[in-house]
Amino acid sequence: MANIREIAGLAGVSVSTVSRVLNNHPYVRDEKRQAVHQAMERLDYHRNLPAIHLSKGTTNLLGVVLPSIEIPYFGNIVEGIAEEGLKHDLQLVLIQTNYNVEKELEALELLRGSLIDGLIFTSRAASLKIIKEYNPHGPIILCEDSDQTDLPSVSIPHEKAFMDGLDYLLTKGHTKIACTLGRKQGTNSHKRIKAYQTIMDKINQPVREQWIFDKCLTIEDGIHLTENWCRMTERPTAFLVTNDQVAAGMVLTAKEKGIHMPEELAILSFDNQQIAKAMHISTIDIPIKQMGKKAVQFIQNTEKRSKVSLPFQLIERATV
Amino acid sequence: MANIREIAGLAGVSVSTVSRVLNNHPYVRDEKRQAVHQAMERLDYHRNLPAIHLSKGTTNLLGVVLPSIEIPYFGNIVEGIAEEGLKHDLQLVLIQTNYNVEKELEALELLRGSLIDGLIFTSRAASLKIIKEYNPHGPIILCEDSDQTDLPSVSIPHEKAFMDGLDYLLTKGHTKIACTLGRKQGTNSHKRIKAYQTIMDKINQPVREQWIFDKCLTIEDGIHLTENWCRMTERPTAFLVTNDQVAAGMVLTAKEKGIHMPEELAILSFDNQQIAKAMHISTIDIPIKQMGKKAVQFIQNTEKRSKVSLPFQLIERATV
DNA sequence: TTGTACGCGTTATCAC
DNA sequence: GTGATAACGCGTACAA
Repeated sequence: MANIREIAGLAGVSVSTVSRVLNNHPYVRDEKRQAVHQAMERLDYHRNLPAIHLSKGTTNLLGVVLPSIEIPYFGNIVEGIAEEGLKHDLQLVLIQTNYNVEKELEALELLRGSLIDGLIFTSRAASLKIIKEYNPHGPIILCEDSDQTDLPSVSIPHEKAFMDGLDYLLTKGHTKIACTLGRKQGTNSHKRIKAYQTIMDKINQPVREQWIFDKCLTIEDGIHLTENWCRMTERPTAFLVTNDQVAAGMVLTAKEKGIHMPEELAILSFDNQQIAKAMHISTIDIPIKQMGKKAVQFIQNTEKRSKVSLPFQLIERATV
Repeated sequence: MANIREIAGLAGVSVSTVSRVLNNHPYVRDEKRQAVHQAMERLDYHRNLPAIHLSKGTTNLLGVVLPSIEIPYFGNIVEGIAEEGLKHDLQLVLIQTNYNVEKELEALELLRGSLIDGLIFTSRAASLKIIKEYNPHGPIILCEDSDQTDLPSVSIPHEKAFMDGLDYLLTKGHTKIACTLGRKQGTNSHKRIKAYQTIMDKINQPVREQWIFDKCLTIEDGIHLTENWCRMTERPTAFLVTNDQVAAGMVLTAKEKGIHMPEELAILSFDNQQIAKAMHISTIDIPIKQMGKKAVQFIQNTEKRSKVSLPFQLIERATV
């Protein structure tokens, strides 16, 4: 692989001149520029990225931490990140964690090691304290409804959204309401639980721990949930669930079992993916892709990083 | 940021010794090793990745080209790649292309620029000729049913699988069979079309161009397809479709319209995702994740790279 | 077992 | 406009 020095030699100029034409600097006589181009052509020259990265101290690489790429919610965020990243000429380094703190630390080490210029957490398991320690090495953005402001964050107001969802179920006559979460320990889930407790208090209903279902993320989970529901002695009449996938699983199974929806069992979910529309599932729309885009914008704008809350919207369909 | 030289100075050793403890080389006296560790601790030393990459000429970074992360098929491949990559300490650089050749070229340039050690195409739009030109710069793996063997490839035998699917529909009494493709220009789609022509010839049916539906990938596409089907003057009685998403959209809409399945309309799809099981969609299982894993193994094994065909399996359910 | 010196390929500074 | 030359931070022959 030819390097910049060989080009300089062949073109009869200095390495600095070669570097100049490489980076489209002005102040290079046209003849020399031509000569350099010819030399590059002849030797099939192409720049070495790690060398540039070392020299410049930046890489145009953006790290993205996500638990699993197969959960549409995260896939959508990444899509948004990719789309916006494209505009800023950023490549994406994906770190799949399965909520493993060790893996998240690896991602943070990539930041400290200057391999990536910034890092976006679509979700996290590591503590804020630890993550903040890495902030000096580059911008870190959280995709969660965070209370702190040291680290910029992008999210919908989850507590408000969950309360709105519950209120909607209330107006439809439900008081026995259960809910599902993706991961109880998550920040967003905490907000949702809080909202749940608030509303249950308001309507003088006990907070039944067994009505808060953890680790519900997929269609399969939804299927099991409805099966579960059938076997329960005291049954909720409505569910506010993690996402459209869980709702889809629930609805499909409910229909098979001849459960009347929404009379016997009402379901409201989050996200508003294609599947929700196709199955007429009532859901709360989240601008997921937009979150990813905003996160990248935060990476780019050194100045006004902050906590941003995006709007959500309740979509009334047939399952409530 | 402290560098290796400062550590050497503080620890009272040479840079090579520091490098040795950094890389767990033998032949370092314990006292010196301790001293180095202490110095690293005190200065909060951490290695600079681009520098290592430049010096070693490799990065442990693996490029992954994919059209869209939102299509479950590609997400699954990436999942497999990530899982296997983990074992080999590989990080993933994602290049989302939307089948844009320009973007694929960018990915190839990353390979030439030594930013990534290898590249996996989950799908491609660029010509084999162009891609092959980049092979000298690092291993390139294709996730497609390729006829050539210069570039290693991982896939199921698409032609065989499609023929098996069509045969299955035949045994169920269907002769008027339509099919859908993700992208007509794709290698896998070519195989599928070929199989389609072969079988149609065999049963003396014309190959109706309007019964080969292109650009069908999502649930929405499936919905439109069934709506379309209703408006057709001459209707096929069976569809062999791109993937489970398209099938799901078709089935949902068919049920709503009171279309009798599988009598009036039979649907067989590919992939066997969760949604297919949940909706009892007959489908042809593809070991997608396994493909990703195998691709990574090809990247690692310098020697026996080749063309590998993974097994598929027809899953009988309720839509045929 | 340890240290010196050079190479990796590029950018940036400064003098001309 | 142009060219030396010093960084950038690390790995590694080679010598000792």
